[in-house]
Amino acid sequence: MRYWLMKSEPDDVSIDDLAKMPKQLVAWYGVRNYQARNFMRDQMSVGEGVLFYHSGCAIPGIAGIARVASVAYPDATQFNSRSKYFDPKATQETPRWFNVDVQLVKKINLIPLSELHTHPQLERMRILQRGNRLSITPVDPAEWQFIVTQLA
DNA sequence: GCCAACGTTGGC
DNA sequence: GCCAACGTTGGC
Repeated sequence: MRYWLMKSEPDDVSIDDLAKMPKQLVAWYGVRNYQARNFMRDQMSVGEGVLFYHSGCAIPGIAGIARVASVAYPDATQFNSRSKYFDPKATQETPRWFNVDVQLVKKINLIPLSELHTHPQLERMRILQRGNRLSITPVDPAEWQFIVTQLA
């Protein structure tokens, strides 16, 4: 059982958008970084825990708890020439980008990034290291436990 | 809007 | 395979 933190820009898909989706489920499309892709494609299993993180907004932070709801499959946007995620080098036969589905478990009161920084238990989190830009990162089980039971 | 950090591209 | 140039991310 692994745990993950996945960033989304709320202007694109917010926690409230997710709550309104059918089955409260969304395809995690648009990842165009190989490391993040590999996490989804090679390591994620259905049922694993996800911290749904809001980035690129006024108050970045953890906005909800979710779960991995599918194994990885080809990201449909890579084939769509009108999508900003279109990749001319990808083909149906050899897709380059993959995504899983993510399903809401529960919305929580936002845990701002500024608060995460105050907890020594979390000081090693990938998201808190300077220069971190990866949109999907593994979360240590102890960190997950602390966040879900003490902060959420 | 700024800027540091980092990933990708492409010429050589 | 190196590395400069460029593009993107994301907090502030």
